[in-house]
Amino acid sequence: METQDLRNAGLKVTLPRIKILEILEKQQDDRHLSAEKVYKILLAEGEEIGLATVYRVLTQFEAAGLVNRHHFEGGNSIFELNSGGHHDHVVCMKCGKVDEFTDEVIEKRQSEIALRLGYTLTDHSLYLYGYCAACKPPKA
Amino acid sequence: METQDLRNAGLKVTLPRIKILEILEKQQDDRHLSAEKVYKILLAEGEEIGLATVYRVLTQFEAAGLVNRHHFEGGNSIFELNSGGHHDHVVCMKCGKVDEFTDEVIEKRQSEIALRLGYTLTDHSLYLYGYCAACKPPKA
DNA sequence: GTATGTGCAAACCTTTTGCATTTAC
DNA sequence: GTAAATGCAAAAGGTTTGCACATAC
Repeated sequence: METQDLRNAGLKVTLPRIKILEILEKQQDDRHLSAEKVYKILLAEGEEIGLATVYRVLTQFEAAGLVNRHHFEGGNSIFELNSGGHHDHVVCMKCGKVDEFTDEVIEKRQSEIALRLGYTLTDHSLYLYGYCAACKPPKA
Repeated sequence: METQDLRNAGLKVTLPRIKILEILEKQQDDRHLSAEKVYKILLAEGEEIGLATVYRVLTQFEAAGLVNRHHFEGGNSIFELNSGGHHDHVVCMKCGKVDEFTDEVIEKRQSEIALRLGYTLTDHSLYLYGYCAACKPPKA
C-alpha cells in the first residue's frame, strides 16, 4: 500500500504523504489534479493539512518519480500519479476533461527532428486543446 | 510599416504600440521574447514605457493575431511575432535558445488522435526540451 | 472634444520559504 | 533524542487592474 510506496521512494512515512498519495490513487475519472484541488479534497475529508504542505509533498513526489507535473494552458500546475508509461494529453477547454494518448509515430518524429536540429532531447510536452464530445464547439 | 499593421489590426496608433511592434520585428536571432525582455529593450532605447503597458500591448497584439504567446517550461510567457505559418518549438534548457520546426506527419497524427477521442481541436502546443548543439548534455 | 491608451502603484494568484513546533524512527 | 516534516504566515515572481492623467483622431 501507500506506506510501502513511500518507503520505496525514500520518503518518511507521514500522515500528509499517506493521505495525499491516497487521494491521487483514488482518482479514476480524472487523474489530473491541481494542488488546490488536492488541498480541497483533504479539507473535505477533515484533514488539517496546509496548502504549503500539499505543494511540498507533491514536489517531493515529483522528484521521487511518483508523480508527473504538467502545465496546461491557463497556468497552474497539474499533478497526476505516474502510471509508468509516457503519454500525452488532450484537454477539453470547456469542461476541463483530460484524456491521455500515446503515439509512437509522433514520438519517433520528435526524436528525428531533435537530432536534425542538433539537440539532445531530455523531455517534451504535447498538449492538444479542444472540445470533448460532450461539449459542443462554441460557434458551429 | 508598423503604423499600417496597427491600423489593420484595429488598434490606435500609439507610441508604445509602434515601439513594441518595432522591437518584435527587429529580432532576427531569437524571435521569442518575454514581456520583461521587451521592457528592458525599451528601457535600453530610452523609452519611458511601463511594464504594465508592455503586457497590455502584447495581450492586445495576441488578441489581434499579430503575436503568439507561448508558455515554455519554467513559467513566464514568451511572445513572438506571428509569421503566418504554424510551427512548434525546441528549447535549449541551458542557453535558452529556441528553434522552430513544422512536421506534417505530427500535425496529421494529432488530428487523427483528436478525432478518435471525440475532440474538436482548437489548438495544440508541442515543445521539445533538450540541449542544443552548443550546450553539452550535463552528465554525458 | 471624447473615447482610448498609458503610467504608476497596488492587487492578484499561484507557488515557495522562514521559522517555531511536531513527528517519525 | 535527533533529524526531518509540518503549519502558518509572510514573501516571491509574473501578470493584471484601478485610477488619474495624457494622447490619438
